[in-house]
Amino acid sequence: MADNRVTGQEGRRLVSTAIRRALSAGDLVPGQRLVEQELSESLHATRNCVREALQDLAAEGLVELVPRRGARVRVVSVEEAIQITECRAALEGLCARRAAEHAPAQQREGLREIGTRMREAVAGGDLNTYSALNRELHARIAEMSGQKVAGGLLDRLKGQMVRYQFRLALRPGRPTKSLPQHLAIIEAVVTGDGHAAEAAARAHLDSVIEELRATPAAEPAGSAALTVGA
Amino acid sequence: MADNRVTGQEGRRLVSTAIRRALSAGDLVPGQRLVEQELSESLHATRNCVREALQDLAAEGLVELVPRRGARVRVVSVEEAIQITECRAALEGLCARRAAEHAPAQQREGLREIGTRMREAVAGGDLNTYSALNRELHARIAEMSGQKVAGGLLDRLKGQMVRYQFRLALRPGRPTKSLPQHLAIIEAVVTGDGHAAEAAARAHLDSVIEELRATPAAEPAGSAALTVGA
DNA sequence: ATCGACGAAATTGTTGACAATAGCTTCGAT
DNA sequence: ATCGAAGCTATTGTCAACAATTTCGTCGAT
Repeated sequence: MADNRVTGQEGRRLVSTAIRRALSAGDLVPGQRLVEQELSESLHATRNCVREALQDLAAEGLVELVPRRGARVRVVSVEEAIQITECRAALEGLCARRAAEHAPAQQREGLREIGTRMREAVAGGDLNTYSALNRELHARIAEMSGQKVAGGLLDRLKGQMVRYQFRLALRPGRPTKSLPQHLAIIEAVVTGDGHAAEAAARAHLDSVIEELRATPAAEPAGSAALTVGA
Repeated sequence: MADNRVTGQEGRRLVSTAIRRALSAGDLVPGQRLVEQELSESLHATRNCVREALQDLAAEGLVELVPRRGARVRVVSVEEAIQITECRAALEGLCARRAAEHAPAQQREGLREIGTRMREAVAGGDLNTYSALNRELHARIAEMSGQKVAGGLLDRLKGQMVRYQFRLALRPGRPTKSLPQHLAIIEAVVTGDGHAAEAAARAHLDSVIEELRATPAAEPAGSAALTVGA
């Protein structure tokens, strides 16, 4: 196959997910320039695709788009990360409460299994698995709550935090602190205690905020290789 | 001036605000098709401008963009409006709490004046003024809270509710119910009682949800004149 | 009369070339 | 050597024509 450039709205989606992936993998660092032509070459896509994909990413708050000056990976300050987490606390509190109140008991029971696996992962020192379970737990609760709007907002907010979430998860002693919080959320949701579930979710994210407060200033905008595998 | 078509990123902004305005004025009804050429003619803009503006509006959730089938004004079901309002309750609760806790006392005092004007407007039966004050109050609290992220999300969510907010405000007896709720929010914020402020904000929006529940199904997608004055 | 296939019109999507701008380099004057 | 101006390059923005697709109407067969 010679010159199979992706194109159209499929290409647009492909490009945006490629950039998204590169972003959460750390291949693209905050502040880095995103040049349309470079991207279109490395991803074998039309410049138009890239352009549209960048617009999408800008709408999601992942990329900053300055007229006539191109696109950069958006820099999220610690202060903003904290505000994002405060919003998450409010919204995940809502989801946890609703999940506890309205989700069918069978689904709620299913959370226990995640809790067990979390305990195992932490006991075994498997941070990657724990991190994945973490994401799964939050997603499942949002799903169970039936709050599609809140779920959408949360996805957005989490997308902007990839860099911080990554750094936090690797903090020594962090799992020991967050595991009981997660278990408390699970317990409250399974029990059907909406009030407790909301409180537990909020407490968990308040603890994340504490951790963020103890975070050094963001790294300066550097340039890095951009091997965005197609 | 002969053929002064707007163009470029300025045109893009103009077109999107024109559509936004038409949307909240009711000149465009949910479900209505938005044909690129028609818009570009009536607004004297390039088709490109219109296209990009529609993308922006789609990203904001105001317009639904189906590939190869064009753009429609997005239909927000009552169920979704309720979910939006639940998110608002969570986020405005956060803002109210923070405003009460952290905003300078002088700014907080300023809310009292809005309360007074609200009372007067309701007493005088001036629904439009009351509605405007309503918006101002919520905006001021979000501003005072310093929660820029939450403020942005709230703007988004409110944008999607224009149609419902319009209808609700005109409900007979509605002001009588909401006025004391607004006054309670103001009182708690001015007093500096974060907990009470959050509770009051939530109570207010819970009451909006009640009102929404008593709302008939959305009007079917019809076609209307699209005099989108330039 | 109803259904389906065909074709024409309307509408969106895509492309490549061109225009405009920002940023950098070079050069000259002090 | 430093500063500023001019020119050049890299990059984004714009456009108009063209291509692809959907939609709607028409016609014919049963």
